[in-house]
Amino acid sequence: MSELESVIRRLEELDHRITPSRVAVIAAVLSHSGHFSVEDIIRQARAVGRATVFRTMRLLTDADVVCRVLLEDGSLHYRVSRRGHHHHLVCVSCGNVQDLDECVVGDLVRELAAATEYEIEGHWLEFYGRCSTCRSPVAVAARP
Amino acid sequence: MSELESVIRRLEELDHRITPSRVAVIAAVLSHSGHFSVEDIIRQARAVGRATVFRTMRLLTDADVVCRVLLEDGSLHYRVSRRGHHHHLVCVSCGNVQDLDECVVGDLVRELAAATEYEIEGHWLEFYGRCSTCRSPVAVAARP
DNA sequence: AGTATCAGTGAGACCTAGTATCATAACAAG
DNA sequence: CTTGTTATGATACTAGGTCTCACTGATACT
Ligand SMILES: [Mn+2]
Ligand SMILES: [Mn+2]
Ligand SMILES: [Zn+2]
Ligand SMILES: [Zn+2]
Repeated sequence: MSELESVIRRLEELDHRITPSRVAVIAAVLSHSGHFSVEDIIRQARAVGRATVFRTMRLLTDADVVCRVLLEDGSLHYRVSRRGHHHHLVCVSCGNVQDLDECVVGDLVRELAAATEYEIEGHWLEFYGRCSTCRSPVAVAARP
Repeated sequence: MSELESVIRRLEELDHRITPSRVAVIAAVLSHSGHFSVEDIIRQARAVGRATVFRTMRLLTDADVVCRVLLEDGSLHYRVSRRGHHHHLVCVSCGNVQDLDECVVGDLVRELAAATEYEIEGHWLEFYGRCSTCRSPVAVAARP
């Protein structure tokens, strides 16, 4: 079963209809190995209406097919999610995104809940830095 | 020395000019005990131009007079910062914001840097939950 | 297969949260 | 008080996204 088929099944399980527009958006999304913006998808799936692309991105986010990546400049990108809840380490120089193996604040959430009497329901966490390639002066000089 | 005067001194130290517009924005900012949006300040400081309010908010952020709070719906708010780098716990029900005592991911940042060979330069972290007041059914029923 | 139902679509208006431009004003150093 | 530079604000513009609503078509049911 292709990745496309498996995303389609996921949506069917959640009682969403499978339409040509949705299939086109999903195919565009799956064509990316790194992160991408909604505008990228709009450009790739020209026949699909702007509103429908946004609606489908929300659907895919809710279905955990993609995860959202907040870039340091505040812009929101997406990437295909091949695991559950996790966080990102974004290289501010080349844009490369590293998925962190697991949620690194799980313990903290429990401690905080105890200390503050809040019931903690969610969190946003992103790390920004420079990858080893981008830190190497040679690589920096050679960058396009 | 009033809080207003002390913010003015801070800007002077950083070689920024003190103008009536800036004073008006600072006064509006300091009138808030919780978090507020830029639109709130624009409404309060009617005589000040829209662009100037945004410019001044950036100035105040850079000067650590305010800190930015990312709400769960993605909207950006501000609040007066009375300490250095820290994070927030936002009640998604009443909007109350709790400042966390210190940066809770300092150790994590060092571990991650070692594990990934990234040089980590920054991070975004916000927690969302429900405060004890909002979790109490009585309080919920009584809320306006 | 035919049909009914309601979820989904897309053109385009609209909106929010800002940024860019640039002629004009005014702060603060000397 | 002059001067050089910084700041201002009207206004136009933009990015990113939502709303509306008549229409379409996917799916379930017969
Ligand atoms: Mn991810
Ligand atoms: Mn704070
Ligand atoms: Zn890099
Ligand atoms: Zn609360």
